[in-house]
Amino acid sequence: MKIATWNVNSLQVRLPHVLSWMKSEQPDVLALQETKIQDVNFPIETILDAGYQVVYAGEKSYNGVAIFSKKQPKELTQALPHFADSQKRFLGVTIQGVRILNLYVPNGSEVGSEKFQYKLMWLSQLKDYVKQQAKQYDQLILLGDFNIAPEERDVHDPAAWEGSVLVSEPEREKWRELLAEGLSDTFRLFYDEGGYYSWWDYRMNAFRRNLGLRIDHILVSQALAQCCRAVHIDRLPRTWERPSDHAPVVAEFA
DNA sequence: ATGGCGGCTCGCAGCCGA
Repeated sequence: MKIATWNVNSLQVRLPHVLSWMKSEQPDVLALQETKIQDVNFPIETILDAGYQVVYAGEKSYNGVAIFSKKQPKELTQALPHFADSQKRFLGVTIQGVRILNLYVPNGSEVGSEKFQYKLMWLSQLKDYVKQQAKQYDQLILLGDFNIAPEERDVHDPAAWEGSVLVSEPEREKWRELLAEGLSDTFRLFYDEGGYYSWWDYRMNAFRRNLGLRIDHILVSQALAQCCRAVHIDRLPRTWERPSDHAPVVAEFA
């Protein structure tokens, strides 16, 4: 099974990239974030024509998540339970017995801000849900835009970023709490060194200079970690014309 | 590295993201 996550920063704009990428990479599951498209406008037919099933939860202008899959998704969950949240940032499905949680974690704006508190609260609610899901599903995947660079090696310039949103200690603590539920960061099963990023600022030629952050992740339960065969960040779509600022992250399982 | 980009909107400027 090949499963991928990609923050597309507007599905409307990035649809040609997504279709082209799916055609060449043939993922079994593709989780998208920041679709920025209302459900009534979702390009269902185009995705079905590409050979994929589709589920989505969108809103106007901001946020929005979707999952494309070759097999039928079941047990659709369109929001974190017990958490009144008007923002569309969560989508859960079960595909062939694998529980898949697609996440667009809040950005947090600035450390200490109201949005930052919302981010921490959101991550707490996620942890509670993951604790429950891990009991129910042996094969569990969390993937998406976590908006957290977990360690210094995930940041191009740790000194410049120190203490700021995406790298701050409260956020990293939430990350570690999630992993403590029995999850592995699949990327780190295969790579120890720094210099690998999934997001680069549009400004300052950041991509060309590889000034980025690794903030898009695929976490899996132990049963899946054992059969994870490869992970990679696909930088190619970031070189295309009018790209998303994020690259797809891909994990393959035996 | 405090914005210089690029998405969005009852748009022509301001908000938001990372």
